[in-house]
Amino acid sequence: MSLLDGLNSRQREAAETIDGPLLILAGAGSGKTRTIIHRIAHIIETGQAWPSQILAITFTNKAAGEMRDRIAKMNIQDSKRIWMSTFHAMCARIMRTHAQWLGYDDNFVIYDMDDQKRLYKSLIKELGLNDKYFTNQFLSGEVSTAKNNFVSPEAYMKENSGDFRKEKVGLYYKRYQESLKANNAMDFDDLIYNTLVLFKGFPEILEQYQNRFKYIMVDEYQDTNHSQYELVNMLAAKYKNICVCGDDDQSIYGWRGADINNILDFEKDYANAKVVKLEENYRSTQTILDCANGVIARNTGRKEKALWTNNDGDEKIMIASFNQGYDEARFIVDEINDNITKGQGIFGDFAILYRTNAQSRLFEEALMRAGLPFQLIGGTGFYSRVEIKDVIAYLNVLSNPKDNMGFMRIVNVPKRGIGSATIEKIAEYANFKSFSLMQAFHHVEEIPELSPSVKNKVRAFSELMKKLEVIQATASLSELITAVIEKTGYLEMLETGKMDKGESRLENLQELVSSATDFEKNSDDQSLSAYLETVALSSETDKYDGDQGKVLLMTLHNAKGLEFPIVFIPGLEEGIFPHGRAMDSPEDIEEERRICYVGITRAMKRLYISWAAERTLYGRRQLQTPSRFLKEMPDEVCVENKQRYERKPEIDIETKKNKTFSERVTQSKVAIRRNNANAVNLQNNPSESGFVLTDKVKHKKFGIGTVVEVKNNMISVAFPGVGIKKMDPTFVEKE
DNA sequence: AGAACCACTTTTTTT
DNA sequence: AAGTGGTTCT
Repeated sequence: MSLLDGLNSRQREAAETIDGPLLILAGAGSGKTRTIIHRIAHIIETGQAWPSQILAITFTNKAAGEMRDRIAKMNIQDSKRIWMSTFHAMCARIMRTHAQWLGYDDNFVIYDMDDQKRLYKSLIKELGLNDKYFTNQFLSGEVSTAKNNFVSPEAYMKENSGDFRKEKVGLYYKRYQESLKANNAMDFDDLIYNTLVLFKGFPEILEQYQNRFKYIMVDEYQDTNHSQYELVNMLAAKYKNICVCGDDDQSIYGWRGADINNILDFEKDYANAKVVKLEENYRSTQTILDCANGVIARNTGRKEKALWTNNDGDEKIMIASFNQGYDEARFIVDEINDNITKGQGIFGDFAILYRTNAQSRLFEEALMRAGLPFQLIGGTGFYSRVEIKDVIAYLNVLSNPKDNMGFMRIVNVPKRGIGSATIEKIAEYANFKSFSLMQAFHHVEEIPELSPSVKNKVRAFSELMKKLEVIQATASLSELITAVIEKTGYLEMLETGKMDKGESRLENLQELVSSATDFEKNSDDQSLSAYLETVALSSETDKYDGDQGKVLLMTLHNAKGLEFPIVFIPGLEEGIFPHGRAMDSPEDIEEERRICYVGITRAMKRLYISWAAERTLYGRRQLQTPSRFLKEMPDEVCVENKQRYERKPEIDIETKKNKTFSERVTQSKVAIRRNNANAVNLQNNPSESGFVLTDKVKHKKFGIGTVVEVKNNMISVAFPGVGIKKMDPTFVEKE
């Protein structure tokens, strides 16, 4: 039995093409990952290269992990030694060994957007810039774009001399990079950028890696930015065994610097490139593909391709409209509930994919109210919670005492009476001595103008950190984290209710400890900096464990690469999807359309697309118009009369007054339930009624329902297909 | 130094 | 609607 069995002829052709440049244009669901895995296995099994000579770059850590697992299952010897990771993780690994060449210590920390913002604040003050004019968003965006395009601060200033505003940006950029280096820190973009600086400045190091990586593969090539593009090409320059793989129709990270031309121009970059197109789809029904094809066909300048499938199934795409945003949410939740009740599918079969994180809230509430299990991916992620970030900041400072941003974060958390006045004085001294803030704290005795009581407080913190350093030297990671939580007084602060939401924060910290224990078990490198790096680079999608017992909620961006039997895409409204910020430029609209395409092609069996005529947005009620993308979906694959969506906002307001508006919106099933949108009391206290939240109860007329509110000796019960009813507890019995 | 209060902006998508 | 940041009062 050959490794290439089970591949179709196109896939096999791609897997067998080992030497030379290769472009795999892989449509959604065309078995791309499978092809790559077999290709890697093929390279190793035919003895073309050792696993350690293969570099495979993926878009997320999760994708890398999955690929690694699947290759391991094929019994490929030493498959662990394949370099398989994201760009950022790969570059972090390279920088860990070579950071000194660029003037960093190898225990550098990685700054996230939070740290970036802190740095921004201190720099804006230092440079005396107007923070209304030079916002963090603007400056950080400019800096990021520059790095993504491999433009140094000096080059930036040169390019933009004469432009007053950009000259200031250049100044900021320069100071920003200097500060990062002083803090021994890199931001996300630096990982890539600095690796490029390293390779360009030290060809002998580049050569080591060129020699090492005989075969290079890059997945999701359409999402690479210029710096990543250069990096890949530099690495591949020796052997030119470069295989890139992707789909221009799924390029949805333009805002992050991704350049779709990287994939469109691959054949120009490598004149002898072989191109293989994978167009047979193994995921969706033809109906779903027709819908996707119909939408994406509106884009210009794409590589011509059309997905097709042999899969069964011809369920039409359901296009539903609603009066209100919460009607939409309730409809979706009811629909899921109905299916489950009928035994059609399990919770994990359903995914709700939306354009912006803010949209998740309605669905969370509706799901909670109905008592359905769900998992939310993204939004305010685990690692961006305050308590987690605080503890991580302690670890960062322990690992890298130069980290002033981390230091500022923790020096007075929990409160220990060290305020801004004190810190300012010490910072002055630190500046004078070229110390980091942590170092200056350790030298508190030398600083004259501090009162004895202040000195005591500073000394206490200095000693605390020294004590933790001692623990760090001998303890395991999880022990260290526990020590940080206990010895810093953080635990006490949470337990004594000095911080809101103490219990849940405590739980999160416990979860952090147990995740660190997992890390100890699974990672080869147990060092603190390795752990911090993993934490910094881990994304929310990595957390999706494929738990089949939960409905999934995530953004369309996060859903890329995933598939679900039944998909809901809500909020197809102008301003939301396409997003308001994208509506001015044709290019941005094309990217929105690609996001839409990605969303549609996640669905395997059934797809619901919906919009609401009115919803609360930015705290205000707003009338919504249906998304232009709805009109682009071919009529013959959708149910619902699409004429209904043709409406103009100003006419709307009129028609609404004249009460004809309701005629347009047909979801009466949902409309009936509008009155039942009571606020839900989420506290789970047993009361005299004897019922608690989520209790299942049985009612003579309404059947079985879930208790969603217990208040004033009354209970509110959600009955599937009926709605929420408030009643005396004597009318129901426990189920 | 810290708490409490008030006014103000904010929301695209993420490694 | 909610979180942030700044100001004022203790």
